[in-house]
Amino acid sequence: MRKIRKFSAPEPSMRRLPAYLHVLTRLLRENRLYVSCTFISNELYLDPTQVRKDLALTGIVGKPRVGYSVQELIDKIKAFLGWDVQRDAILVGVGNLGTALLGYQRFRLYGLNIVAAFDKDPRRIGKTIFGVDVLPVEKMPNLALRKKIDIGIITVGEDAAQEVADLMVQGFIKGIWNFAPKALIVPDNVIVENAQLSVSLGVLTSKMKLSETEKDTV
Amino acid sequence: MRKIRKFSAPEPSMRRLPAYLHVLTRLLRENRLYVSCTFISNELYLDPTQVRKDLALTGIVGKPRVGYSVQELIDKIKAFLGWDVQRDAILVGVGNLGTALLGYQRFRLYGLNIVAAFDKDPRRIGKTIFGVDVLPVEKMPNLALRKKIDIGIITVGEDAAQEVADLMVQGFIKGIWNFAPKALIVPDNVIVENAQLSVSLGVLTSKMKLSETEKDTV
DNA sequence: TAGATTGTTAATCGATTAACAATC
DNA sequence: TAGATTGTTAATCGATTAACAATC
Repeated sequence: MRKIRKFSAPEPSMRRLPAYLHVLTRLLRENRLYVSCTFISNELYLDPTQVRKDLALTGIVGKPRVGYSVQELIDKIKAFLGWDVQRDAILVGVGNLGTALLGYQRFRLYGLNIVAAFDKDPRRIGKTIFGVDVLPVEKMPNLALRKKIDIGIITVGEDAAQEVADLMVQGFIKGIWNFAPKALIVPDNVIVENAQLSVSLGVLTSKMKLSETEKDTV
Repeated sequence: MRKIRKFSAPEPSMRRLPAYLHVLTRLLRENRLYVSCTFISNELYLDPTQVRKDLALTGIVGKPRVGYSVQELIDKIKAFLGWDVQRDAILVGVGNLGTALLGYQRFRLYGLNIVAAFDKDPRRIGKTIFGVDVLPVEKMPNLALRKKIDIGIITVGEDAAQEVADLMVQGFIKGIWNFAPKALIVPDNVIVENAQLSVSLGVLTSKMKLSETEKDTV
């Protein structure tokens, strides 16, 4: 009987994989050939079994008593995360955040290649930011289609976000990375990942609040 | 018997609360007085019971057949997230991302007030960015202490991140918002929230990869 | 060989979802 | 009152953690 391939993975696992990659990249620089999951779990304060299960998702096979090949593990994690291929992306909304993302060199490591930026503000259109041209947003769907763009990054305000998402869907974009504080409505075949700064800040400040309340009542 | 106060809350719930706030703010603009959790769950494609449980965390009490007061719910969610008080913050690392965060107006809505920025690069020190002065990083612990800074934002590279975190701990900062791709080591009483862009991008690209693999084999 | 480490199955824990009584 | 909605308890689901056999 053929083994059924899994088409999903636990999202918590997905979110831990980039951290493993940081540790492994350091070990590679230090010329280490093998690593155990105990080592990784100590570095990141995680349960070793959890690390082992996460790594297993990538299809890596380790050697008992030795561990996993550092280089192979890096390759497998990158492949699992989809960072082994280059993906062309466009960005809409060249405000502060959008500009910062255009200049974020690290994206190259993840295969993300922003080929064009868009805005509706005439003062921004025509500029070139970190080597990326800013075009009028109406031109986006056509360019996305023509250049077979995979990923659309939304860094506009909440009012324009749905509109922009609709244009991205028109341009047959497959994945949307949404920084706008808005729940987007898109067809089933389009993948949306929300990256609102407020979510992360809210976790920090609510934990701070809870710990303060605790202290007050002890 | 006195009711035991809970000092923690499910993190998934914390992460959903900001989205409720977006919906509620819109309803407030439209002058709606009451909202049911069915309404919210439809807007955000969530289970209504889940919404009800999340809202209950904030201590809100609803009226059967009517729902929750929009204004009261906004206030309660903000209080739960710790967004009802202003918190002073400092930011270390005035690169692209750091600069973008300094200019992000929306933080005011969350009570975050960045009062100073720091860098080790002499070319950046002395500048004023979006009204915030950039100072040499050595001055940070002292200023943090003197001004009773609550939150430290780390937007330096991975190599400097731990060093910066140590300085923040010296300055008695209570919460660290870490954008650097590095697992920080801090004392128990300091809260760290990681906000690496790579985590969110990894979720997007691995889901895209999985859906592509699926299509290939169907 | 002995023992460290992987791989996997079982147990536990916590979050989500379902069911339903209470309420206005 | 009837019925929509809240609040809460119970059932389910999925992720984490524990236990242990397999392996080099």
